[in-house]
Amino acid sequence: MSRASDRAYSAIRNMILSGELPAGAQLGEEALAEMCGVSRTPVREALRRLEADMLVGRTDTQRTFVADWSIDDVADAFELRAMLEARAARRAAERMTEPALARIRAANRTLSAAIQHPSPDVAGFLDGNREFHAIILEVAGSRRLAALLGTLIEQPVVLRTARQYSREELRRSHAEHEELTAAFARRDGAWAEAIMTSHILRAYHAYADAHRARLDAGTQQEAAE
Amino acid sequence: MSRASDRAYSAIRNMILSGELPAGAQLGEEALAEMCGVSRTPVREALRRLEADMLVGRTDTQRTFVADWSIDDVADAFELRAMLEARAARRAAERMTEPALARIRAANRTLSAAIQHPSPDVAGFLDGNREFHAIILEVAGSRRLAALLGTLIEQPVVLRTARQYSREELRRSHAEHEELTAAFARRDGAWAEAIMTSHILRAYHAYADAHRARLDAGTQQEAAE
DNA sequence: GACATGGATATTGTATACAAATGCCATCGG
DNA sequence: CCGATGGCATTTGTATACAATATCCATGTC
Repeated sequence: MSRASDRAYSAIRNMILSGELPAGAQLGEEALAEMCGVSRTPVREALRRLEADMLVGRTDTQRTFVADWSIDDVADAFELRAMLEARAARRAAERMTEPALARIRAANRTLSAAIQHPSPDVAGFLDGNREFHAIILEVAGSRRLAALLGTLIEQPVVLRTARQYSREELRRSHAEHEELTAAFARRDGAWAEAIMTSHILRAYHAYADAHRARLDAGTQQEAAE
Repeated sequence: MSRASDRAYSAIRNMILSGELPAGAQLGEEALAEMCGVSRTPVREALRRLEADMLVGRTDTQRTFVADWSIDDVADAFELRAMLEARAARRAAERMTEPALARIRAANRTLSAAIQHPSPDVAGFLDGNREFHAIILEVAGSRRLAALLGTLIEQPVVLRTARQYSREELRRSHAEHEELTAAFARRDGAWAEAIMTSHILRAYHAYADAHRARLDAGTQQEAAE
């Protein structure tokens, strides 16, 4: 992270995820270089990585811009993520070790603590969640699967969705993690796969519902103006 | 392709796929730059792309080398490819159009012609095969799925395997393509998914068998020396 | 003889200058 | 007024120089 190109990558990524750089915005290399306090060379490298992540797009004439995620793109990403994470869960269940299981339980305790408070600790929830999924990926033992999933998780949409989870949704998510842990403890790959599929697709529909609600609100607001 | 970085990418990629740069070989940027007739800047970009393709690896201290594919890596890649291409086939079947179907049939005719001759036209077979799978991916209509599969197809192993296909294997492969086409014509997603899974996994086992045979031959040769 | 240490050497990371291309806009002709 | 054309401004692509870092080998010490 101390290299200039890594700093540029993180900085630009954060600006995209936070919405500071809105979808469709042009990304001039010179301007980004100045923002990040580095030269164009590491910025170019960062842009190439972000392009691979599909966070930025590129016109036919090599101009880069913040990728615009249509609702179909989001559905697409969630579908693929469901398939890949489900496979990871199955493999993890088949390969589970006691130490890994202990770490998964610890991550779940973190999660559990984060949602106990009157006002849920969303950052804590996200940390525990990330850790949980990371351990599964590690136990699944497929570098390739990990690489593919890397481009699908922590997309803008995923983060923003989690932030507006209701307490009920957080509780439900935690319950699914507990059930997944049970499947892991029994080394039941089919069970783990099924729960994980459901876990991700439920998250998708939570997002889709919130998105529709936002759209409706926007329409009403327009009508009122 | 006219850009220096694209030329470098293709050149290095070909050297890896052809085995000219053997697995584990160090890839000095300076040396590659000279080989490709460009400066280090585009070479660096090419190496980053090849790293994303997992054709090259990187030590903890940023030195790049030709990735070494263990038999487990290959199995891993084929498994993922089977899952993803099967999903693409299902989506394609559900979204199939008549023009696309016509193009798929044309690709199959190319394939068919390539394996008719006494000595099969392997290059022609590979072209038809590539076209066939490309159309499916296009009709599937998921940019993300296409991006993920891009890193899994045309790996060194895949290419080398096809080149040593027997006539019987080529004929079998073609027959599966015909069956896939039938599934597409009927818009039967489940059927298409099942055939595609089988199609890829059969290719994997053809590779695995050939690999084992090679290993045995090597052992015997060693013993004879 | 094994191992640590130091510096020479090689390699990668970054900045900058310049070349090539693209986009923009004003001007001109219809 | 609309569209084409030419040239200026902006942006990206490449080469190169220099800085930072890692590797390697020789030397010295225990």
